[in-house]
Amino acid sequence: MVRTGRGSGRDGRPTLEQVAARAGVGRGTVSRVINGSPRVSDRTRATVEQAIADLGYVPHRAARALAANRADAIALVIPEAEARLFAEPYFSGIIRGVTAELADTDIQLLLTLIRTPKERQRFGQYASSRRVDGVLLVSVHGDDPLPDLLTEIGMPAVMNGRRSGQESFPHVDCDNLGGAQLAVEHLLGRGRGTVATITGPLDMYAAQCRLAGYREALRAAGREADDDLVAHGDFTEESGHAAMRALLRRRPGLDAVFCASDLMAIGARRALREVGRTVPGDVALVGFDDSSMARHMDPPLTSVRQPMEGMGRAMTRALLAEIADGGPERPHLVLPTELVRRSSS
Amino acid sequence: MVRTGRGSGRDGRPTLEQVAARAGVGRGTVSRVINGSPRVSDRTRATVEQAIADLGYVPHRAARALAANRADAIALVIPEAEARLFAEPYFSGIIRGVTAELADTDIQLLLTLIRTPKERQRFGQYASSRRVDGVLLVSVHGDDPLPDLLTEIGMPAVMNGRRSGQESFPHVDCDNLGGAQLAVEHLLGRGRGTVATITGPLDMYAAQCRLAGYREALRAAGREADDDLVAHGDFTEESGHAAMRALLRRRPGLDAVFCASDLMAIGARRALREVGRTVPGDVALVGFDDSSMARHMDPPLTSVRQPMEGMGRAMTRALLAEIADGGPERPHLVLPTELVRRSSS
DNA sequence: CTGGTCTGTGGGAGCGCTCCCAGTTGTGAT
DNA sequence: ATCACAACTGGGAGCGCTCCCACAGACCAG
Repeated sequence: MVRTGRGSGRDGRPTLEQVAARAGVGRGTVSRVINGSPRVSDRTRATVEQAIADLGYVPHRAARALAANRADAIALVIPEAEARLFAEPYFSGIIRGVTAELADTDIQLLLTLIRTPKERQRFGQYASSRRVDGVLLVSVHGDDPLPDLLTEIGMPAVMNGRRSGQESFPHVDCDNLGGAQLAVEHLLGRGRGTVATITGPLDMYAAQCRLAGYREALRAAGREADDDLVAHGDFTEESGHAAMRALLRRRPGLDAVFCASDLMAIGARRALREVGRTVPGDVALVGFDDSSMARHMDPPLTSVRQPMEGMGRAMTRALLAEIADGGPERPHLVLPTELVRRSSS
Repeated sequence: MVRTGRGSGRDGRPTLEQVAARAGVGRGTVSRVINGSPRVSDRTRATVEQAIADLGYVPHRAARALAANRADAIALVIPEAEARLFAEPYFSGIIRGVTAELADTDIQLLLTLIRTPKERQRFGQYASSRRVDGVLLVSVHGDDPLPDLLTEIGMPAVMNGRRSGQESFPHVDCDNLGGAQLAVEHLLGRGRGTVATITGPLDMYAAQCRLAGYREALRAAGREADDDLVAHGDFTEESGHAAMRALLRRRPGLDAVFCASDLMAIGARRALREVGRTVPGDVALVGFDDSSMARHMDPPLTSVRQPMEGMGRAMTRALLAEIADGGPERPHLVLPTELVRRSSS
């Protein structure tokens, strides 16, 4: 049977064909108008746009995707291990940034949590079957096979953060080193003489950077490096508590601590309270992340804020550009961090 | 030109047709196998499944959606005003529940933030153009037109929470009343004689329920209602602080407070500290939500926990059922809450 | 006036799948 | 052996769109 040319879709919604009929033009022309092709005269364009408005026409996503071989969707992939981070301004900010940037693009955001190897594999299939046009990766670990997989199948992707100093995968990160520097300079500027630090897990690049920033700030101020002032944690509250106790044992005279995460600052605060030290009287405290907890600590915690929403936006912009241009250039962005001063320092 | 019958798709991925050829059957049969139709002999099914495995065939989502007139996707709609809630276990839990339930269904999750009336309208179009099969609504306000719109266009949907006691829209809620009761009974059980409460904004049904639970628990214990023990807040920290001060003014002798949100408990805690009352020594404190802050307060806050993940799962299950059956029954689920005891009480 | 651009435009073909209608075969009753 | 009926199966038609080829006119140089 030959194309019937009937005027509207299965659910009663108007189709391209119907718009074309109403405007008195061909399907191709309507398609061109919708896709913003320049090869349409202004007169025709106006007519078609009127018809679209009259009919309340909305393009059918699946039909479009099938014909054009694109999905008009991108995926935000989150390893479940980090889903706890949801309870942080982190994801909130990223997601807001991403959705804001997507708001007038007609591109859908797919949320994908990966919690098992099986799901990871499933996502690989997804990606290979082109059900998305691009992928946003969040909190990627050093041994995650996903980036390589995506590169291999030529799927546009951008990750948040870096796995190392010479990350070749397209990424958007924040200036961890600069933020740590800011924090320590601030402490020094408040007249603190002995500034210690509690680091994150040093197999993570972000933690390395924060430590490097601490060292750099001290060096710039002409202080000597003192390894006794460096205690190691793993970003958890408990590790912050333990590290603080170790620090107090080694250097009872310290009067300031820069913690590489707010959670560790909470642990450190508890350790200080246990030995009767006041904050900021005896010891000034600065955290990192500016999480919701920071604002509600007693006293409220000075902390280094990452531009979450900005990162979300930047990642999305970079990804869309890569999708559009086939992007030969792999974006490497590092956004500035900012010190939020509260009364703990 | 007649169908070419060529064996693989544009990006080199195998198509249904290719699977059919390899299995030596027709397209229809492969389709039936994929969609789990019973009208296929076991022998044929096995052959086809082998071919699918051999070829690594993955159905093309858009083609399927176009042909079958469904989207294989549901939307999770979040009013931007509540995006701050992202920074709470709330969304984290809901999303985890939803994705967990979706994990082996091949249905995609679309995240939709609505921040402006324009975006709301845009989402209306989305919904009407059947680009999703169903909608999950989160934190719906009494005056939100979305539920009615969805009902009108016959789009399956489930909301989280209720707008009133006789909510007719399909919903999954948690037992706010029961949770409040639990909290107050717990306080009474610890020998507290004068239990006050700080309510949420009473135009919200959840806040009404929590107040009703407070009253019910007191009544059940044979206590007289005393309106001086009820102070009103709006779920924010500042309002909790103000309410606590008012309470102390009116009933200096109170020895316990049930706060309808953790944030208000934080404010209340601050007010207590300011007048030198200890927690839980002088005044026992219980919050609601079991947010991340609760655990990190000093002392850690006893709080009523909502089954976030459970609600996410329940909503999803209900929605999928509605999509599948055309669901004449509109689910009305209320999940139990739970008291998490910490040292503030 | 002719031949060559250069815009604009129409519409055939086809994307990969599902739906459904005809077969085709196998089975049991007559 | 014959017929009715069920259980399976093949493949045409079509979902609504984009791509692209062909072609109509407008315009200009020679």
